[in-house]
Amino acid sequence: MDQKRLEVFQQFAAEKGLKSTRQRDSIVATFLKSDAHLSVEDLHHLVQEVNPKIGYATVYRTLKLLAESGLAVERKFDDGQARYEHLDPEEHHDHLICLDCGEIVEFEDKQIEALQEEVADRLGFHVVSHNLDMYGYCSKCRKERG
Amino acid sequence: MDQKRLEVFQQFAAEKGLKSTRQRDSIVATFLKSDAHLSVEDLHHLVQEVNPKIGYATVYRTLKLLAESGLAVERKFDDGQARYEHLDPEEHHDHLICLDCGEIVEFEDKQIEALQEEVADRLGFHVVSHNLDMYGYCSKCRKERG
DNA sequence: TCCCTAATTGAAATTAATGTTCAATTTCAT
DNA sequence: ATGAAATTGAACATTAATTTCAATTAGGGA
Repeated sequence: MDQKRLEVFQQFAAEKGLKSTRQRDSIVATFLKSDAHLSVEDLHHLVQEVNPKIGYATVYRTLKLLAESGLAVERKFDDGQARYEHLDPEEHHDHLICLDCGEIVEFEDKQIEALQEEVADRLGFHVVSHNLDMYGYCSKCRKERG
Repeated sequence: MDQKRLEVFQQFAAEKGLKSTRQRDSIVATFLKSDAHLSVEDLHHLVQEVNPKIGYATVYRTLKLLAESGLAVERKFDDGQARYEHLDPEEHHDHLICLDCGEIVEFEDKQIEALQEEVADRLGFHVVSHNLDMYGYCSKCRKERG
């Protein structure tokens, strides 16, 4: 399934007339292999294990392309740092963020989504996208602290 | 009701040993009189009409205090600029943001809130706060563009 | 294969939002 | 009124993100 996503990117790159470079290829590959919710810094770090010469700018640029190609979305949580997550246009998920350990858990709830639409309709809005972020403490952290 | 909120701030200031200054007082007064969702820039602008010498730093500092006192909350929407809104600890509201004109509409839906708690519980989280932001187009902008 | 042009890169400079420093000023308890 | 402590604002520092630009690289065509 990585393969399929890689092809999507290659297709996108071809249409845009982008050239294939070692740097960009390894950034894309690393992103596609990764878990979601990487900050630019996170990804830069991972990528440097493969090629220590790759700079921040290239990571930024490639993440922009990934977002443009539809494979990633940029999200802003409360810490002010942008994070990129894998995008599957079919499904939308929301986030639970632990204020202690920073863990980010995804969830999806059709019932909540439906209610959101309803509320927006009532207020005359046509909704294109949304973010629902919940901040709190995960069970592990609550056990450890009491 | 501004009066009550002002007293809350004065109480908070007294407890912290803060002194009362012309600058801070007028920033607080301006914020309390204002509509919600002011950026630092917005508030600075408003305050300058009263006292053109007040600098950004003081506005930043005062907004931090307002947040600390519980009268304001800092929110980050997708444009990356922090906005401060009035906080009534009794009620929580979410946001509809028009991607065209930038209007921000508040709403509250107990049913959505209840479902959120439920989902979080199921995943072992104890939720402290949340943001639900919906982006789309308001009825006015849809009419104008079609 | 070797060019040639256009795309790409990375280091460094730039921007935008936010924070901090510090000398000068102001507040307020005494 | 006086002096310690808080406050201010201009300038400087920081952080995340973006842009610039000279040097490099990719890849289609001769």
